[in-house]
Amino acid sequence: MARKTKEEAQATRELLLDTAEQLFSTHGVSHTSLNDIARAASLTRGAVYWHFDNKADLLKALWERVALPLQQGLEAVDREQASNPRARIVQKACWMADHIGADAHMLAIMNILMLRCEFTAETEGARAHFREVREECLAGMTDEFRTAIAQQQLPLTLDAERSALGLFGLVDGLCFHWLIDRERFCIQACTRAAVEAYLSGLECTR
Amino acid sequence: MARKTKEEAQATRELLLDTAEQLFSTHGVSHTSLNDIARAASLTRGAVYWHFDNKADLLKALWERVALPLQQGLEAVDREQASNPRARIVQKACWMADHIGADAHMLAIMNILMLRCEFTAETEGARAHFREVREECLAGMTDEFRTAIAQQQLPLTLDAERSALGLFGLVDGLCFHWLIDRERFCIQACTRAAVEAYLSGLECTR
DNA sequence: ACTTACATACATGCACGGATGTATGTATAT
DNA sequence: ATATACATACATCCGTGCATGTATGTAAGT
Repeated sequence: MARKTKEEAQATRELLLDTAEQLFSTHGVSHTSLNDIARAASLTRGAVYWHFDNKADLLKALWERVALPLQQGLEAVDREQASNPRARIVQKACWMADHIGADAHMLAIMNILMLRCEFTAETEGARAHFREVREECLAGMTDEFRTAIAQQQLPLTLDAERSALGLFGLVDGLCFHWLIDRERFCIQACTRAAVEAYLSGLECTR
Repeated sequence: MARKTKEEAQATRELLLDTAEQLFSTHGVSHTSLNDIARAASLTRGAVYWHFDNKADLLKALWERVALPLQQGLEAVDREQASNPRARIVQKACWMADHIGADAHMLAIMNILMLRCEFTAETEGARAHFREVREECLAGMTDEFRTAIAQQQLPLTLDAERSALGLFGLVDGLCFHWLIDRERFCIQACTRAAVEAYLSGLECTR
């Protein structure tokens, strides 16, 4: 075979990403060989190794494809609710659920990272980026809680970090369950309701 | 080598379970070979294949080792708080966090099932049992919410199933985060606080 | 306009290790 | 004597990484 144009090469790269995403998502990362991916995309392992260093690099590329839109969504919330920290907390928490329910790539990646991927040295790379975003996000959320407490939207006695941790747990936990059984409930509505309840509960803490 | 007594055989079986638990927990299920397990236990694959059919069967046995104490704990709550549904909800939710923080086997298994194991056809068996218990537990929790609503401990307008789902998400999500970074927070205290906040929030729902 | 030279975009093949499953050996408890 | 509790040995398959082949796009020189 022979060289393609840059556009065609980019297209095969995307094809490989899409194929890998689907196979990882259904069969698990370590149970999917690079050969499986290549053949499912009607290519060979040569193509895979041309575009990516190895399986871990492929996984990392999959995550990077959805990381940007995710962060942009969070930043959009910052702009829209610039003056209301409590609203920002709710919106950001719900944004994750909304996005995962709406964007197929995001859904697939979350499915892979939460259920179809072993948390091990081999998958570091994608994991590292994932965790980085998470840490940043948690730190930001803790700050939001501090601001909300300072503005008296939440009681002064509240532990900001612990509250943020609880919120994160709530959102990720619901996400986790939804990924396991998507038919059971609507992730957007359930997350919104649960987050509201949790925040209301924090408000009436003595 | 030669035949051992039944007690000795049982001991090697436990040894295999313990070493498998540790290796799975640190390196991931699919990145741990049966040979790794055997050698770490100063045995051979022959011993592994004598006691277990294959890797999936081993994983299943690991889960079964902790499933009974887990359920017994939940039943104990039923006896202790026979007359107070709201207290049962809180206690059961916290029982998971308490147990995972106190019992090393439970910690290891949860770590394996949530982070070190791909959710795939190969790991069905353990997964199936895990899910079964979870389903049962969720159904029970939904009933608890119904009872609490009927007894006016929670508002009549509340959706029992959705509330139970939220609680489950909260508990599992906190568990998930704690497994990722155990140094960051105390799972017992954080779970208790978050569960209390969530329930308080549900109470003041209109 | 046409060749040249090179980089690109893959395909193909091989060497290697490693994992599984099973068949068989063997020594001992009962 | 026989079933048990393993160890050993063997056959098979699979996945990875790399080295190499190959045909084309592309830019530059003339």
